[in-house]
Amino acid sequence: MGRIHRLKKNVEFQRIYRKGSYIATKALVAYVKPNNLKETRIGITVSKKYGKSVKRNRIRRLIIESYRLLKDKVKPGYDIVFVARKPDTYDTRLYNIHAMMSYILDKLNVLKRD
RNA sequence: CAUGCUGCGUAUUCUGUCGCCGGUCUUGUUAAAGACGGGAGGAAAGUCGGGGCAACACAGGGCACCAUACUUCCCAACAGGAAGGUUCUAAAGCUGGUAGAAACAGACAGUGCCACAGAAAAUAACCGUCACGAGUACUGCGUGAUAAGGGUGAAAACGUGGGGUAAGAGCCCACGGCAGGCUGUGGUGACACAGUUUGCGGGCAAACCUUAUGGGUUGAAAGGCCAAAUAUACCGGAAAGCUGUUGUUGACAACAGCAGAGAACGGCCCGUUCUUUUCCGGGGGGUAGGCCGAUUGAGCCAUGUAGUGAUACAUGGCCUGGAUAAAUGACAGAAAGCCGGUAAACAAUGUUUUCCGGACACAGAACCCCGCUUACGCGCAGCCCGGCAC
RNA sequence: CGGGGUGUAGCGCAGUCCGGUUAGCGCACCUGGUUUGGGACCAGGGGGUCGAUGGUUCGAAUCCAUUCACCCCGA
Repeated sequence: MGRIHRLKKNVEFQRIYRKGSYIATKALVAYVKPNNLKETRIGITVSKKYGKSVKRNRIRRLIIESYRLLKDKVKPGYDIVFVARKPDTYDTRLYNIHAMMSYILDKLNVLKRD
């Protein structure tokens, strides 16, 4: 249960960019850094080069939705920043984003082991 | 029927599951939870005009700069809108109507420019025509007059006819064209019509410019309020030292000695004041951050009245996004419309029906309005061009 | 949110203010010469919707309006 905690301060983003480890795929880049808190927080960055505001809003909502579906599997105590890469090179539907995010988070070792 | 343009309308709907952001109420110390009810557009876009709002500035006048430019009206205001005038275009000889377009003040205030071609591109004599003169008597020369004719050019010096002349010319006359002034009539006005008079050597002001009118500057990251951590002005209180040796990276500790920090007032002492260091308490400004600004407004809807119309007025009803790494969504399934394909009927490249397929146009409020411009799916109506069938 | 600039040949730039000859320059490319061959050098040549659309004008890369893309600055 509980809400999705969001990163909002620019300094937090800058700290994660500098200190965190990251993995990139065609659609998504994820930066991860432990935060010594009880919950995991996420931030989303979409560049202006991605497209106009309608496209940027849509990819951001899809990222939030994908994370919401994966939320119960993620270990607590991390800050994660997702960066959307350029479109038109991949399928922008939900199941695709979800699969890619699941792959990335597993690679970064922040998913719970069963 | 299709394309394009113009105008008007519209901007998918329903069900299920899971979510996001405000508001009101209840519970809760807080965090938060529950219930109820709401949550993108015609352009929210571009940021091109104009305002509201806010801070600062401001005696008066001039220059400079910027913007605007037919008339009247509407509007809070505008480079916006409505109605009208003039000119041009469709359009062909004229007239009338229709539709569309117009950055439609000024080129006898001044300066400047007009490539190439052409004799000449602006107060035009190259050829030609005419007169006179000289002589070497010629397809020639010189002086002067002359815009009727001359292959050009985007543009060539009012048009036609007649008179006139050495030859000519609005030089004169008739008819016509254009421009300005004056008078009259109609109109709020731009202007139109009629009369009269003066005059006819271009164009470019989206060249400089002139005239008239308007413009204070900066923008919500404006502006106002609250206010961590750290350092600290200032205020109050308390304490105070120096030297040497030993240990120690150092802070510091122990021992011994001197003395009661330093400066000023003063001959000296006491005393007073100031300075320096540390600690405690208070406290101003200000940073991170937060709150207000900020969602009730030139508001929307309906009806009526006035007006050709934009619009105004009256009455009644309604409250309708408020985020800030930024909510208004995701997935699944139906339905309508549309698009593409498919088959049949009918006179058609189409219509109607059957079946199949389709990540359904442009696009996301960021202080708020009014406009403009641009992007764009579908439906209806009108028009231009084109095609097909009867 | 506000302000400013750029767009011309494959690349880098002039020309735009003040409209008019065939839109030039360097590198690159092609052909020929030179050399045993290559480079360098010499001679010649090709290559442009002047970002797009519309307007003003006799005439537009240039002037005006709209629009597209990119870059920079302030906070």
